[in-house]
Amino acid sequence: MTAPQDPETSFPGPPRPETPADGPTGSSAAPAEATGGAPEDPLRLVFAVFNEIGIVDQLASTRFTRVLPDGLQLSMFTVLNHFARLGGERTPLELARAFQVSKGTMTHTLQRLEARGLVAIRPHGSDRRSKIVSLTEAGRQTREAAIEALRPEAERLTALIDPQALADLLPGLRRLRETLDRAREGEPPPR
Amino acid sequence: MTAPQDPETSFPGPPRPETPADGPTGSSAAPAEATGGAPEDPLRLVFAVFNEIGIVDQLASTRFTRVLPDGLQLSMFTVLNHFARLGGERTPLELARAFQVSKGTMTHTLQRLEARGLVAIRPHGSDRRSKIVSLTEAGRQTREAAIEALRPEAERLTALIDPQALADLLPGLRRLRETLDRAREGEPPPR
DNA sequence: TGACCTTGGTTCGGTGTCGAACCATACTGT
DNA sequence: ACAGTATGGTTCGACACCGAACCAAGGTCA
Repeated sequence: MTAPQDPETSFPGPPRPETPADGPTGSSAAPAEATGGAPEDPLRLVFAVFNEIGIVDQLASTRFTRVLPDGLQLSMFTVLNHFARLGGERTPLELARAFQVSKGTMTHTLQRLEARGLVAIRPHGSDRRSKIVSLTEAGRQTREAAIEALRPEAERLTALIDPQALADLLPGLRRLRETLDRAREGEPPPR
Repeated sequence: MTAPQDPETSFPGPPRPETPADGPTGSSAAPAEATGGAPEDPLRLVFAVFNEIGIVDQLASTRFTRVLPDGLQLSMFTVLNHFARLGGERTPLELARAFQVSKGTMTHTLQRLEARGLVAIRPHGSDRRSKIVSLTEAGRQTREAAIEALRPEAERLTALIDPQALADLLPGLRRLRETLDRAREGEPPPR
């Protein structure tokens, strides 16, 4: 009873023409070839996809955040995990780029992590504008604990979702992310 | 040069085991049945998927928000669009559920929309605890304008992405959203 | 009828994020 | 050498969102 969630949810769609069913919405003859399931209006498609993505992200995020130990936030956990998995050290800017967030956002996240002693930040030797961030032992442990806290939740999901379906989604999502990222180039150099 | 974005990005994953590559996850010693691409560690899969989804959502949202007319926010636009597409009237709670946001969040969004005269809110006749929200003419026009503002952006994307790929993603995302939503039942009655 | 629970909305405090403005330290070219 | 520009970080003001506390009006049931 919790999800009325009408089928034709929220996001855009073409101005007026209530989609009859799907028949080539009168509107100008299908622009491209009848690619089998080629949706009449690409606009609508784009919005539908991003709409679903937005909701999924929200549901999943709050879900995971809720079970994270302490007040550990997803953003913090993500950074810890990055270090634990890939090792080494990074500058704040590198991290910001890796997670696709603004410099300001990363500054904030790092400040919180440092305040908790989960990462160490020291000045960069050669370039004095920069800094170097590294994982502390406490950070490593916290990350370990977080993983364990997350595991049951993730397992509950895989029990409901069918891993194969997720696996099938992954490549497409990755390409989408890459495209979106690439499309962002050329305009905002800093970020 | 804007996206180092290491392949094995951010999100969890099992404690140590550096993922070899990924593809259909060669790792055959799958714990369960060899479901073809059954990923060794479901944990990792889950996180990888949600990680991608999170980034895509973020990139797409800021992208769309940036071109929205006035200071119209995605959250507001989404509500306007919902009304324009489906017609009728709704109570705040119905809207909150349709968009999967908390009651408080919807209250906030509606207050902003009302302040701009884009929706009208009147008391519900029979149930005096409730209210009824409807789209105003100004709201309809604003939504129309927003769609036009969004169109070029969306078209730029469909030029880069291949609509078919998006279309292929949609069903899976929908199911994921539905599952996540359903999984949320039983616990938090209000939201 | 009256106590108790449920349900629709609002308010409040805390978090993440963005974008723009701002510093300080590199780097470049003339 | 020195202005001019680029680059790494921080700060600030807006938003959206969540979750918990709170209110008011609706039900329930004995």
